[in-house]
Amino acid sequence: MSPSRSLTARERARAELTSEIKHQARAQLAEHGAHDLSLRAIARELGMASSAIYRYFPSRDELLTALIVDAYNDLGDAVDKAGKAHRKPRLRWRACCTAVREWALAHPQEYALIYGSPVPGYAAPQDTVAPAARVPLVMLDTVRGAHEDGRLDPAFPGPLLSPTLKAQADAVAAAVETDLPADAIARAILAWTQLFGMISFELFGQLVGSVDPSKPFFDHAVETMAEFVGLRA
Amino acid sequence: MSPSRSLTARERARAELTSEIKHQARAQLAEHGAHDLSLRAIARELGMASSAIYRYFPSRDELLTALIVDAYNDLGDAVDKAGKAHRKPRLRWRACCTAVREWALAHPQEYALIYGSPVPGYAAPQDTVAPAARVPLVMLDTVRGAHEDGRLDPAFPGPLLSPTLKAQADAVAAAVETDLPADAIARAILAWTQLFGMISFELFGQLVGSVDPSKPFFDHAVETMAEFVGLRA
DNA sequence: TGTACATCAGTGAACGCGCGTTCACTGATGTAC
DNA sequence: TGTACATCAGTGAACGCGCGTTCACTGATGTAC
Repeated sequence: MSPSRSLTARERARAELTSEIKHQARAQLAEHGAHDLSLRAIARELGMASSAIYRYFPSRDELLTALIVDAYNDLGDAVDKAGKAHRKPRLRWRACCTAVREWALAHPQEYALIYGSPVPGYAAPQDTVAPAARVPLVMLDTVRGAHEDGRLDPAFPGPLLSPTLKAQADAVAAAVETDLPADAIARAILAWTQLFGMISFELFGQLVGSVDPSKPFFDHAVETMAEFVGLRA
Repeated sequence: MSPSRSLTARERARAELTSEIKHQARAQLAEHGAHDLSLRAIARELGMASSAIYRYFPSRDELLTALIVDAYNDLGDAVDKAGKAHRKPRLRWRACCTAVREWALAHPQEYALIYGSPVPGYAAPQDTVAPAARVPLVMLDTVRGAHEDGRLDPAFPGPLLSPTLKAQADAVAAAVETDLPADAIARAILAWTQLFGMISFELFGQLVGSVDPSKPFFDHAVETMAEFVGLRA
């Protein structure tokens, strides 16, 4: 199994069909939601026996896990790309937040799969942890950039951190190897929950009848959170 | 059907069994989640024929709707009660936010039912709109109280509202018959999405590994949003 | 290069299960005279 | 107060459906000599 060896026909076929299965699964997801994801339906759509799926995924849960990991990574890629397009922290922040929302609107069921209510009876395995961390990491990294330029300047002092929260924020800082102060970490986490709260509310229909369409509110909130976090224009 | 007429035995039995069905349904919800809610399982648990449920709810969807309305109202009651216990805006705000979180932690599946990903194939009917609005109304009312006392004092100016957002905020103000300025409305909506974003993240497992346990962060965010909205201590 | 064997992909039938909903029915409760 | 009729609650069988997973199998692809 030397890494440079070219793939056999069998390996190529396998990779291709694996991704076709996932592709069909995503299509089903888009139409019926995660709970109704059916191996038989996927097989039917692919014109193969339902038992054949088991050559590729040992169970429905494993397929779900793969879809979850893919979704996190797809979103992560989109946000990475958006972030890399800008150097100035405020612009980067804006681009990242917008990228999250746009990805969510373009992939509502995949968004629901990863940020909606957990599928009951399904426990997300360890494999999802790292991909799930990608978006908050990019956001934190944006804040770190501003901090390193000495331009991090929160709009108002805000309450002191409790000892527990400070310890948690310090632990996060240590984990991502930055010297961001705990207060900045806490602000970033708050903005992170704000961002996804807003998007979930939009997607799940809670904003109908108040801020609907939601883009103006979204944009406003993104700017507000940027100021709050300290990314001045 | 004069309102003062006392109920017949039949009517009493009907009301009782209706609520027993919902009670059992909630128990099922707590164990398996909304999608796995099964009329047959409920009937089984109640020791009756599955077809008997149809004397009480014309379909599974109608039962789901009833549960959704009940959940919104149960949460609404909890938040109302918490809010009424305090006169000072900051304390009221804190009590309401905390009440939402505590209700959510105590009823995770009911929370997921109303704030999680929508059940696919199920369209929430009009009946859910008013109950769903109760929590944001209490939050807005708290802000209004502070404003009427002349004590509304946001921690920082924040970006100007775009014309569309201003119009939406004004429409909300008109709908709830208050003279709160559009800026205050927008801040309250932002805090509202923040509150539920945070709680959803906690419940759905996104905070594991960063701010976990989440209460210190939650409390901190509540105070921060209070300052942001303008409810100074 | 050719052959023998091992590995893997895909099949189709089967197991065992649960679901929502309908329907004709029995028997109990309520209502009008 | 008693009786005849209408209303309603609850039953149990049936319809028609889909699901995840297993298993023994055939036939194709890959590997070692």
